[in-house]
Amino acid sequence: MRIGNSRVTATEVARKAGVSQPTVSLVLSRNPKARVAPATRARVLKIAQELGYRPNRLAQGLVRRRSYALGVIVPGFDNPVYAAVISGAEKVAAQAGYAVLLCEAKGSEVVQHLEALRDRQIDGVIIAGIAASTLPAAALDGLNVVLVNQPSEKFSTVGSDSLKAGTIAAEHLLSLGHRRLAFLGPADAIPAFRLRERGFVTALRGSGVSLPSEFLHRAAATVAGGLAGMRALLALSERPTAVFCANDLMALGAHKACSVAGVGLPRDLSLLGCDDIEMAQLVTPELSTISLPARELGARAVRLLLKQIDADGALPPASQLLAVKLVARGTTGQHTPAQPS
Amino acid sequence: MRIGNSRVTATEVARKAGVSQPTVSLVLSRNPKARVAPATRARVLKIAQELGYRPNRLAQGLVRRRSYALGVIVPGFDNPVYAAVISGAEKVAAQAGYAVLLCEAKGSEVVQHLEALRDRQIDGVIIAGIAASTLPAAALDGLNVVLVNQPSEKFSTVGSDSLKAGTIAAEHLLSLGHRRLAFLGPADAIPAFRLRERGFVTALRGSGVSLPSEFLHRAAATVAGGLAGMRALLALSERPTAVFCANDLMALGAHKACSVAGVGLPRDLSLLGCDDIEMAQLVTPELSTISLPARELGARAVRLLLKQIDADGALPPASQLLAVKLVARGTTGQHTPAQPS
DNA sequence: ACAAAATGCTAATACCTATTATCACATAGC
DNA sequence: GCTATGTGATAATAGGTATTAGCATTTTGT
Repeated sequence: MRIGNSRVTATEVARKAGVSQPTVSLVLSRNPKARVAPATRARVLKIAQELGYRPNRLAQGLVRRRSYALGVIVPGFDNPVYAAVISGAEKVAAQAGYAVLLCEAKGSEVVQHLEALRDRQIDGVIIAGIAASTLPAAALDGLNVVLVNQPSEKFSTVGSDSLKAGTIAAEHLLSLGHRRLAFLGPADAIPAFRLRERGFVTALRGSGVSLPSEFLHRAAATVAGGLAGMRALLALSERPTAVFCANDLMALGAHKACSVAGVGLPRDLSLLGCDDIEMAQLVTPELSTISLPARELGARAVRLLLKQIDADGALPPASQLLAVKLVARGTTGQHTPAQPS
Repeated sequence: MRIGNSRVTATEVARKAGVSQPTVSLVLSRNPKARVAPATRARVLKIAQELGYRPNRLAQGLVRRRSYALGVIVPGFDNPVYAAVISGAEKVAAQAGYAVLLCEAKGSEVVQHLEALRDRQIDGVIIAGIAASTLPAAALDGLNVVLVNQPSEKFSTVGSDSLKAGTIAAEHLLSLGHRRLAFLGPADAIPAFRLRERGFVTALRGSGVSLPSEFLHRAAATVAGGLAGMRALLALSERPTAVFCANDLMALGAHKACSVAGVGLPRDLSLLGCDDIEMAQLVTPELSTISLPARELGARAVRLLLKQIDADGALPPASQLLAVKLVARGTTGQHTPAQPS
């Protein structure tokens, strides 16, 4: 029973049910310490049902000092990993009656978006792909925050084991006999990527393999960046025999660069990505990569955030680290020293 | 000057400035017919600035009967096209001070999400990838709505010219000499896809080329669906020489199926997609497709929606149709009748 | 039958801002 | 000096809900 945007209010329900507005509120809020006669309750519920009454969440938020809304901030949707995180987050949030306010922001825009979210009395915020350490402390002050895929002392985090991913990458390539390994990483200091890099480099060192500076190439964390990066690596007088990319987008760009340059994967070069996005299986040969549960990250981030909200921010920061796993497909293979032809 | 989540209110600003709360509101709302002495205005602005006062948007929304928030509903994030639409929408919305409430929903979930958005006093909603005609009329009643990529008499729409896309596809493939053409489309009645199909089929008929029923294959509008669909087409005793897919995801799946089956693109088969997602350029050979301005669709949808909101829903439904264009890459080529070997 | 306790509802109020009507005061007009 | 006009602020209120305190009524205990 709705005309245009105007909605039935609790007062109207009250009038038709012959009770007062607070009674309607008491009936519907199911407050255990509120005593309402069963007959009254039934009558109110019936009328509310008939009129299609639904509480105005703005009014509710105002008095409860809760908006039942979460902010989700990501640097961009071009990366399917963020799309998956958002998807997982939205699903859990919706089930819990929370709305997701989506923000796409990089650099200093993030601060403005956070302020805008505050204006909306947001209950908490999930930040993925943006280093919290680059934000002014005040920007997150007093906010319920869960960071995705970046370690933090100050905030709760949900992440995949990026360090381990780097280690796994190194071990995989080393075990295939490669000794001339390169890393293709982003220019920005995105925490997850830096950890993958560190894990990779550390594992190499541990095996006595050095990573010369020309084998550590930085570019944008995109397909284009991977393409340019691989092109640069291929231009070296002494090419690497294996390349680990900070993420799958870069790896796919690199894959393309190889294809264009006529470099055979994995015969001439082994290529390894990280993320396991759907597209990894579409190129030929299929991209070897390290899989991480992106949707699950989003889902868990929301669950953790809701827990914090319910505890009124009185909880110490918690952290969850999910396992990653190697998915060896077609772009990594045994290193076969060039035969003198 | 914020402690935890508690914020400075207009009343506090008023007290420190020695005025009443309404005065603060008048100063900040910049209402032209409100007369405030310059000195008072300056003082209030200064104090507000010092205290970092920002209006509570829930309270604002309650009294203004506006939430300054838009809903965006898409069937999933797995399709980069929706990601682009959302991205464009979010950007324009944010610039206008509107928040984007994101919902991922299919089928009957959509109705529930719409109700939840109403509870939040949403000012308008953008729906992409979901046929409005499948929704109960009441679900959208009295709501400001802009549909993306589906024609409608009742609601405003912003779309790419899907019918034309189908036509272009047919013309391109016909001009390459193909006469045995197939269409790979989704099982669901997603409007844009159906139009592409209709444009394609109509153009074929117009050229006197028939499309036998086994050349019209339906599957899920995903990579997996495209893969399965192409596999089925390849299993036919008489294969098509060219296949047009309803979207790029299906086309990429089909591409993969060809690669697996050893079918050479475009030598043995021409393959054409639609959308021009980034990944189209990553496979080898690169996917020929029909490009559409997905980000722009999202951006325009929001602009149109904001216009409607400002007009208080008193505007007749408007429609915008953006041009699409063929991007011939590597998967479409001249049909060369098989040589007797 | 009367005090005590429990029950069932409402009055009052808060949440925070926007807006209309109104009031006090100053200025102008003659 | 008195009315008419304008100015600049505030009082009152709305917007829709939640919540506490309190009131009226019934039930219980003896």
